[in-house]
Amino acid sequence: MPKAALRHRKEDHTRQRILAVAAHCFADGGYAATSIRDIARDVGVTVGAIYVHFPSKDRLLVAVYEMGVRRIGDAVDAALREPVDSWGRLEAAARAHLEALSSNCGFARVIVRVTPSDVGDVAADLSRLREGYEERFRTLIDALRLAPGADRTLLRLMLLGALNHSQTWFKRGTGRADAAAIARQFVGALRQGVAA
Amino acid sequence: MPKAALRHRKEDHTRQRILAVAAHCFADGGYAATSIRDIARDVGVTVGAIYVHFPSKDRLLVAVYEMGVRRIGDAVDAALREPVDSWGRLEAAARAHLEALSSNCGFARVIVRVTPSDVGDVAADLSRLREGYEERFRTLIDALRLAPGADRTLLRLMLLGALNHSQTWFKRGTGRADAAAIARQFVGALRQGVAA
DNA sequence: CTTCGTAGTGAACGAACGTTCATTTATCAC
DNA sequence: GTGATAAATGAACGTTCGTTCACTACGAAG
Repeated sequence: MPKAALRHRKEDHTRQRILAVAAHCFADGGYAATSIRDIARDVGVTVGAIYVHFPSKDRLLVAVYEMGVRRIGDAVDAALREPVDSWGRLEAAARAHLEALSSNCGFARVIVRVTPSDVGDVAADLSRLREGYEERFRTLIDALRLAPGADRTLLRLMLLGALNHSQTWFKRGTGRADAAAIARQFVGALRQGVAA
Repeated sequence: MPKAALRHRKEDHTRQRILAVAAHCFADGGYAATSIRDIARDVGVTVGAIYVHFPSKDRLLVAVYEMGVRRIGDAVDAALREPVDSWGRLEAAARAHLEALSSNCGFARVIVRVTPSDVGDVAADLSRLREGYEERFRTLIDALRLAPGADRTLLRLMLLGALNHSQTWFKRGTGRADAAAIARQFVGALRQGVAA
């Protein structure tokens, strides 16, 4: 192991802990309602330690956002490695998206909960990160064969809205259907409809 | 006109202005990021004037929420007076819901933007109000004839999620489809699917 | 052993927060 | 007019906010 890495192991550990706790707090309470002191208390350090690793609350949010889009993006990409047809791929992406949102870790939830407009200064960074992730769904939907008159953009916005809204009502493992079943219902409804 | 009403005309006017401005601020910036001073400044009064009409920020939010669910509920009820078939009624409700969300007034937007969990103390009041409104969609979906295996609860959550998410991307009168077209696409997709 | 760089501390800064209150202003009843 | 009632003011309260900084602790380099 390189000596420089050994030296900075503790630093990295604390930095990762701050990111994880911040993600959890921002996802649960929102950006404005979460204070730097809340995060420091949960991590088990003082407020000054936060500012050793991040220059401001804004930038901490951006760092959390970056990790969030990377994690949920990786999860979706992994789910897309199973080679299935285009509708199956969309369903697999929806399932991975739902599973990431319902995980205990807050990284993915932050992306849904915190709106870019919540921050003001770094809103553009957040929008760019979010769009970079959602681009995957644009590609997936472009690959579908649709009936004439169907709007692909509206279809993507509809599916993402439905998936993200699940954060409001979805409780992991509490009776109701799991992520795979929900993804199957949602994509199935969009594909063939639910009318008798 | 009764004398008591005449006496209190100005009071009511200020109270209504506070409610409207608070709705706008809460909908645009969220609950935590909006301060009493922000609202007072936009109304054109001092902070003390807010507390003449509302005992706390929590209760002001509840009052805004109540007016919000009443307005969007009335809009949906009005749209349902046109007697059409059950799918047409669902589409009419979706259209009215979208139109209310895209209006300049913030009353309807608050219901989507502010989560009951944002407040802590009066969260139960907010949940009750929101559910009272969304009950309409439960009834509408119960009236549909669905294919076997379709989950009505998931269908409602899917549609409401897609509709509410429109607040993120819908810009009134800026090129993209209007509320009626979006409602037609959304409900049409759920009914018959979009696959070729 | 000494030196150096940095993670982390703890106290403090000014500003903004929700809320209160004595006081002033305006309106209606008599 | 006079008194009563309530809207509205403006200043203040204690607290919490994001941020800063002089300082300590400690592992790596020479």
